[in-house]
Amino acid sequence: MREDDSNWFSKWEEELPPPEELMPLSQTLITPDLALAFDIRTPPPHNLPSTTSPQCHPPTTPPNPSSHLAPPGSATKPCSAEFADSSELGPGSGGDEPARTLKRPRLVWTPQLHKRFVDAVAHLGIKNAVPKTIMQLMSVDGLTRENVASHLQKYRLYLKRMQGLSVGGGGGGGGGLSASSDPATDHLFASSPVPPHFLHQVRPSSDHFLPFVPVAALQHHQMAAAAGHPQLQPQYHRQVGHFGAPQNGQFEHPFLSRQPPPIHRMGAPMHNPVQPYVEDLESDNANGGRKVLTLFPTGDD
DNA sequence: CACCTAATAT
DNA sequence: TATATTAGGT
Repeated sequence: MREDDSNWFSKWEEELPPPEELMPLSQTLITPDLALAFDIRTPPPHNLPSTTSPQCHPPTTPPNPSSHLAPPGSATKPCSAEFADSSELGPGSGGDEPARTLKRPRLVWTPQLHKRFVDAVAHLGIKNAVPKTIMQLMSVDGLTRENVASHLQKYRLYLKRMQGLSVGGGGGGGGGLSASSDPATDHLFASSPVPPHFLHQVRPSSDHFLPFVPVAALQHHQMAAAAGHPQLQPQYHRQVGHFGAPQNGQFEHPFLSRQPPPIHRMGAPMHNPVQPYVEDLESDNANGGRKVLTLFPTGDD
């Protein structure tokens, strides 16, 4: 038994940027309607689809924006939706159009963002790792269920592929381990450590070799303050920022902010402070003028 | 309705 | 290319 191999979650991003770090975001590039339009996502009313399994309490994500991390008298300005002026406006139109049918920019899955994704899936377990739950656990502002679903689909294919050539069977084998390379997917997915349980394959026939038990199996309910501040409901705001050109120097997070408080409730005795990520909007990418949405993590790993 | 897989569109 | 979107089934 090696206790060293299961430290894939050695430590989550644990860098609580002090309130001072929160920069006054300025969505000067984002029009008010646009910003509001982006917020259309299902507010997690702290309810989890526990299907029919009484498995304690699933990862409830108590939308508790009023984190104690934000002292009231602090100069911290929680990304308030402040609109400067709408210099830019939507497609053709006329100004304040119900941003209902507006399309969001493509989401860019950065390694960090993907890591969060993997961590969420790992901690949820394969069973509960469904788009909605993953999305809620990730607590990434701006992430939609479809974003996760789409990515999850690819990720599953990637896992399947890995198992395909990893599980050799016995004896001998060996051989080719550079066959399935989809440079496209590999590059991203390989950047993140894949939890061991993901690469397990069920062997109905012989082989009663019990794999490792996922740590996510143990869960004890730890309800956070449910009756906190009723006034604070969902997290209806997206922090968007725009940074010009990340020259060849280094990436400096122009805007860092966090939203929901960390949700602890993992099976492991260790604390896994889930850190919410922030998103960043990048315009004018090196693409043909494509606008993409980039989610920035609150730390580096 | 949410999910999954495959195929397709951008 | 990497995501988004759609279709069709569970």
